[in-house]
Amino acid sequence: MQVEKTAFARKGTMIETRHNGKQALPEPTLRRLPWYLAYVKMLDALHVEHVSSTQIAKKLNVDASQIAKDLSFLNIKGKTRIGYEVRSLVKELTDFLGFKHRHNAFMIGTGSLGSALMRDVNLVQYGLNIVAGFDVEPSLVGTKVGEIPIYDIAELGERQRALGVTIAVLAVPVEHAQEVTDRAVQSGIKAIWNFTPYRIKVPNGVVLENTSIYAHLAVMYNRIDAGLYNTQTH
Amino acid sequence: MQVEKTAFARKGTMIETRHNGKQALPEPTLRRLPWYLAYVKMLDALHVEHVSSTQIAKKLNVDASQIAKDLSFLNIKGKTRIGYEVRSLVKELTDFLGFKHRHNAFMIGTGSLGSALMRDVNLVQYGLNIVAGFDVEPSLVGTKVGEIPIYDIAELGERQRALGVTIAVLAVPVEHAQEVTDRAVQSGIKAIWNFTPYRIKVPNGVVLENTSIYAHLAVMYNRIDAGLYNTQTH
DNA sequence: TAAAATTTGTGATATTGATAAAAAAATATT
DNA sequence: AATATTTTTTTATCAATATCACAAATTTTA
Repeated sequence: MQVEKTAFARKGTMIETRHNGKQALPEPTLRRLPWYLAYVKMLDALHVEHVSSTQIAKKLNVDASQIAKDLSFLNIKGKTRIGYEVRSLVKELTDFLGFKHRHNAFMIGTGSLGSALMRDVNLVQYGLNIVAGFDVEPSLVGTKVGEIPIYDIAELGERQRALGVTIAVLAVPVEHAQEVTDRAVQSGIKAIWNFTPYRIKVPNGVVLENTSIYAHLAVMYNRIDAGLYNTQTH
Repeated sequence: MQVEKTAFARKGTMIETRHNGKQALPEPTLRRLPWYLAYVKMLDALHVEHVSSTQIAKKLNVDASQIAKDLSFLNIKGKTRIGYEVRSLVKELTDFLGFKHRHNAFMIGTGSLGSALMRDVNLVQYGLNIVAGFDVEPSLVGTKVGEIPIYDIAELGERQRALGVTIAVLAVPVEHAQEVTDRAVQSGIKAIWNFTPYRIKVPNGVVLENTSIYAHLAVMYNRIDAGLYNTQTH
């Protein structure tokens, strides 16, 4: 008899279980999950009930077995000759990706990009709720972006304590990225979503996610120049 | 005597030269270059003249030999015991990454995220110049975001022909991503910067760069939940 | 002048993830 | 009930890239 086996164990080793019980899954897999979610959400809206990995594969340009593998990490099983149940796929993915939760966050740097992101209502749909902005510029402090108030960055610590926010979105000029980060961490921030092109350093225990959209621009320019097409990765 | 040897030829094979003469360099390398640029720009502003790969490594959390390797792809040579010349590093990187060029672009979808990006003045600093926006929403057509006019999406083709713009930034709702893409391609667009979480398909000959910021959110949530820290990749 | 220290440049190795192919399971059809 | 078909699941192979270790070069210092 076989003990419940972890799907797709590599090289004979079990995939390790992290200390909170969640499986450690490859980052490329994690990055693909939102694509699947976006697609099956669409199907759900069209009242489609089942979808196979081969169907998804055809639409999204991802290998079918890759999709099956990815989903098996979440213990999502499909039925032979039927495929996956769209409804539960939406639910499980949304759940796993953390999009149904509400994560409160601070926006640090409310200039061009920062205020732009504060105006993006989609973020809240994906679980990110920006509750306050911070800046050094006196002309901005005291104003609002939409409904969101902007405070002086000197108040970061006390606002953190008052609101219990642990996520910060960083959109300051490159030259201040590191110092502002240090201050944020000192103020109790536990996760930083970095939109600057600068590679900030954070102490152990703080989550850092870099999203430098300008780097993506560089990749695009390079492909255009090179006459390289369709070599999409991300 | 040795013939001029390409740096870091792998497995004995020369790195192939692309038809425009540029070297084919690994995508991870290309993605790291903007980090180096951001850092050395800062140094340049501080009038630092030389910087070694070990110094950069310490600041950016990237392996020193990785940096040396990356830079050698661009034929940037350092001096032993001195390092690289900051000034020329800035110049060469900016040049190579295409940031000094002006690339005109259309914004398709001027809702929350789209208009947000149109307001981001940094984009032009990185070579992207959004000259017009397009939307289906009648209340938006005819208005402006900053200085940039918004047209009806039906005009996409004629505007393309009139302005010769070949890059489109896509920020429409997921469910319209594919149809809008098809229309854009048909209108003569040659490169698409996709901000939707949907994995659109483009015909061969069209460059596609996906930047789904929401996917990054998912990665961040996952790390927070898992108690995994500092496993930054991008 | 010579040795030491530091840094670049380069090759080898190991790891990781994608791809392709094969097997197994479950359902529908005859 | 048996067979065929579709789909998931598994295994094996391959390619890409990061990591590690070392050699060559050059400046600094004794």
